[in-house]
Amino acid sequence: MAEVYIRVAEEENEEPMEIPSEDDGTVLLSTVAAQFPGACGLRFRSPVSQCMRGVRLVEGILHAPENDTNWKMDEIDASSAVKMKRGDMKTSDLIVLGLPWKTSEQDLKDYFSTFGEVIMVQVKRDVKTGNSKGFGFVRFTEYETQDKVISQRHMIDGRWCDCKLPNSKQGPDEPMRSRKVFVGRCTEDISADELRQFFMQYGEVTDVFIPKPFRAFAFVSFADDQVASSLCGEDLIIKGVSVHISNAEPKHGSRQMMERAGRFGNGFGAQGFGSNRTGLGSSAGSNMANFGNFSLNPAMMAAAQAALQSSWGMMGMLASQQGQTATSGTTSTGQTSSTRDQNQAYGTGNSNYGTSSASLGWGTGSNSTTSGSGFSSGGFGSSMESKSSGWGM
DNA sequence: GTTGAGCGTT
Repeated sequence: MAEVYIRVAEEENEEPMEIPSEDDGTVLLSTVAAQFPGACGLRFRSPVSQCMRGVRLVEGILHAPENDTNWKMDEIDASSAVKMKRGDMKTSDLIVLGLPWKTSEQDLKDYFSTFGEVIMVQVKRDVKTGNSKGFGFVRFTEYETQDKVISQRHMIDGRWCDCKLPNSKQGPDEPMRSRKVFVGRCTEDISADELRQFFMQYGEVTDVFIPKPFRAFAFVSFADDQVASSLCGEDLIIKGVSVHISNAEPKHGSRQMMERAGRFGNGFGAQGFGSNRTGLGSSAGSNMANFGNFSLNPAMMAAAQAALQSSWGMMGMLASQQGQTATSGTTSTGQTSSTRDQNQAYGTGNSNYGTSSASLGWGTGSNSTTSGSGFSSGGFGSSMESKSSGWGM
């Protein structure tokens, strides 16, 4: 299928932007989110029912409503779409990492106020000495401001700083899909920026990390986990060097992981799934086992047992139990290469697709022209509060 | 020389 452009707009009456489809006619949510930060889906107004219809979203891939025979692209334009409903996007504190020791709360407030109204700033300090610990927190009134701030790096008092959702605020979200790859056999002359430039050809790069001092490997994060997994196992040539791409393993000692493991603690720990001899079974009286906020029925327990074979599997179950599906919003939790004492110059920075929304048109027409249709878009879907892939990766 | 920082006394 030839490349097609889908018209997407934040709201029905706004000017649509044309978003490219993939070769198979689908559209990657990550592509939409690249232009509409926070979008977690697309919707359009059905010309027949006049109702809004969701666009099928499976694992980050948006599928055109091909079976909708009444769909006439030419007859609809983005203006027929409805203003999309925004999910509840509450702001939360953002951690600001990499602050210069000298930066004060007032400095932080002055800096961040250029983005929007600031309702809280903190610089964390050593209780005894009063010295800054090099990080702090900030909170904005508007979610849009938060979104913007998370999506870029910040030069504060001469240092590049990253703003992220704190670990304590990150919910699990499709835990087993890693968007990060390990790049082995790197040479010292391959810079973070060069890695980013190189890997851009495969998909949107959200983070590049090169440990310092030099250790001959790096990490590259993509917006789309499928891009990451498709590269695993490859030997790629970068600047004449053959590097090896493999799975990025969860960071050891990851806070998120410990926290999550803890949730299983009581249920799966010492006693296994149940108290009886068969292990996973139910205990007398009930065929449901209790896991804190949710329970497992026998079928699920069987699945759980199978899942236990792989350390990733269990996390997946937990995520789905909590209704956190989606390949929707994600935030790179990756770290940018930098150190405290030398320049932190590596050009990466984290990116975020928080929430928010976009409306659209699934117009086609190969290169640009053509009439769009009335797809509206995005932020429907509720699992938006959770971001980032956890795993401390 | 193939697996990465730092996360909040409330």
